[in-house]
Amino acid sequence: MNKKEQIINIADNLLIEKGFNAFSYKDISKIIDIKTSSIHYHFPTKTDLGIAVIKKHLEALEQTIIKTKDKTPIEKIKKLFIYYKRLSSNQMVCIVGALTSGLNTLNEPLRIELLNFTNKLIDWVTSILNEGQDQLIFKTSTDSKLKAKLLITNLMSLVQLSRIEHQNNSIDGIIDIILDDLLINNN
Amino acid sequence: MNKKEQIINIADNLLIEKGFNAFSYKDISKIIDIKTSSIHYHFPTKTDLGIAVIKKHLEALEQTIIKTKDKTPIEKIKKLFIYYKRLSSNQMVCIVGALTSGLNTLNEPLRIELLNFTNKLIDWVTSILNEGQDQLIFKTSTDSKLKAKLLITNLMSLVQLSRIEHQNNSIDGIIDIILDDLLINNN
DNA sequence: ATTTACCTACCTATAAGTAGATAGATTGTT
DNA sequence: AACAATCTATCTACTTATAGGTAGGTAAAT
Repeated sequence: MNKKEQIINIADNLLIEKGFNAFSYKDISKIIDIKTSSIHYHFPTKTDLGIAVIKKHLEALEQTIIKTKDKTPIEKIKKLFIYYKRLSSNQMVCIVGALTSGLNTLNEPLRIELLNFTNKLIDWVTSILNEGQDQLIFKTSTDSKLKAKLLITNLMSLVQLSRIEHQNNSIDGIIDIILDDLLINNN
Repeated sequence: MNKKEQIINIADNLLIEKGFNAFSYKDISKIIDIKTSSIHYHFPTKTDLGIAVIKKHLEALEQTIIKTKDKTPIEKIKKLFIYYKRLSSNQMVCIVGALTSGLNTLNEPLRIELLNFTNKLIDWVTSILNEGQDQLIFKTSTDSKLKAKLLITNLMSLVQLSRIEHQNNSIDGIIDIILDDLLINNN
């Protein structure tokens, strides 16, 4: 892994762990032993770095979408759950949540990239829900896009809450409720 | 309103709008025309200020709990919805969400105060759910505390999402879904 | 006489970013 | 193949701005 990728990965960790306004180039420089000016070479501004981090997430999401193409809706949705569970157990939050709370402090290009990622995620989950409904596995709903948003935001803030509580026992229980709530004939 | 209260209110706004690490004493000083050192007089450290902000929220919550004591569970829960709706239309996030994403950058006393607030909120919502179940208005659930958390996280992330989308048309729709989901005989 | 609520004038640390140098790899030209 | 030009990825050293906080003074209220 080259330095540029390393920088993105460290930035990703710091961002998700501390928030965008609470990590600096110096933090990165200390971790991977590179001067801050060299980070500026790769990412002239912090916004550029933020965009790179989101792009990485976007690519990972696209990979997941492709890889799970032929799986069942339940397997797909579980993939999503696992992702948030892992965040939670690592005391991290979703990138959307991490950036949204300070949204008004980010500049336009970064905000657009975040919106981009969010839309992709929403669209994917919406399609999973539709698929599940067509296969009569998931309960029907009038507006599955809305339901998708609800599902995502649920998971997002769930990891946030469990972070405060400093014990993520509740997360499994809640995720079970959410899944149950999605399925037909759950009992 | 005296300066101290003004400082808390401005800090509250800035915190909810931008996050804890993205506002400074200078920001406050510019808005209410006071020197930063005078803010330090009232709140020696930023942590002290943060704690004061949360305490304000805690008091408001306690007031709401007292005021709505004799109302129906539905009315109480609607009170909660209204609060989040207002946040959402003002492009703000819930204080819990605002502080959680940078949680690891906050020091202990502030974190404890946040936990305090969160617990109070969870307990209140749990008691509303229990009451509603006893009165056969809400669906029963095995673990109402878990369900309370789910409800809160739902609302928390709702405001975050509407912020990203930069349009809160979906808010009402989602709130209706959540409420419907709570009630027995909803149709 | 003391406390309250402010002030001016600092300090130290850090943030983000810039300027200019350099060693080493890559590429183009004859 | 030899040589020059250019590019890549890093460095040192700097600037400007801001953050959070401190020291010490002062006018007015209690």
